Amino acid sequence: MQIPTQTFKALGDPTRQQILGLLAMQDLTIAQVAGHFDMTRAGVKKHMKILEEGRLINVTPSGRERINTLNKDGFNAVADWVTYFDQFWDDKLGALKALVEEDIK
Amino acid sequence: MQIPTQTFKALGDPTRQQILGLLAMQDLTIAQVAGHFDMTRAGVKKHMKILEEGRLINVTPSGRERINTLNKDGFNAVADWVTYFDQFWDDKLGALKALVEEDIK
DNA sequence: GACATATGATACCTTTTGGTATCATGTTGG
DNA sequence: CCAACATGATACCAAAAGGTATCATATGTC
Repeated sequence: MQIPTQTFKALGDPTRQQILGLLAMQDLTIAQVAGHFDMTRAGVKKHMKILEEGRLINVTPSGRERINTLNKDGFNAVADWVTYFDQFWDDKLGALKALVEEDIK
Repeated sequence: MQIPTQTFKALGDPTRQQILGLLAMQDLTIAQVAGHFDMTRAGVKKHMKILEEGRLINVTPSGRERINTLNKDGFNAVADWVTYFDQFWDDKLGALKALVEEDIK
């Protein structure tokens, strides 16, 4: 199991969470995203790069524009990790339970 | 739905992931954790604080020691967020599907 | 009580991150 | 072709994060 470190990193910032919220409603260019924040396009661009590295967004060129859309890959990676971890946690509790029962004997 | 920002932040670092891996096997003091890394106790302490803020570990005083154990709260928060997001994603695709069908008419 | 041990707290340094300003590149439209 | 627009890239700055060294405090042991 590989942990989606880049995705966790991308999700651990309020500004990037807000950007994802905007993209959840509609696909946007970087300039359009920047229009919703008190921040320059260059600043937004850096956040977009991190979101892309976390596979949370896709960028599709369209003429001179670049359309940013949500990418479910990052979300799926987190979902898979949760599934894996839940399995581990159950095993751990199972092992503990076995240990306690062993102690009772 | 509130996003577990602190938890995502705590999970987005390889060193902290390794610490969680150690604690998954057995509960440890900070000094014991530091023994597994080429890092001072003070350095490890900072990571532990972030893990605690993300509700990924609990600290239990025992005499002059502080035992660090995994806390499932943080993991559960991520799991809840995944569940919420999956629901949203399905709705979004449903809305898109409805839009396409409307277009065909 | 005196001493060793486990930890917390603070100051400090270095690197990374969040952000701006500026310039270079590519695309649309007359 | 040329002007306007959308973006990418770079240099630069301030703030936060990762890490060390050092000191203060609390607990266990003799």
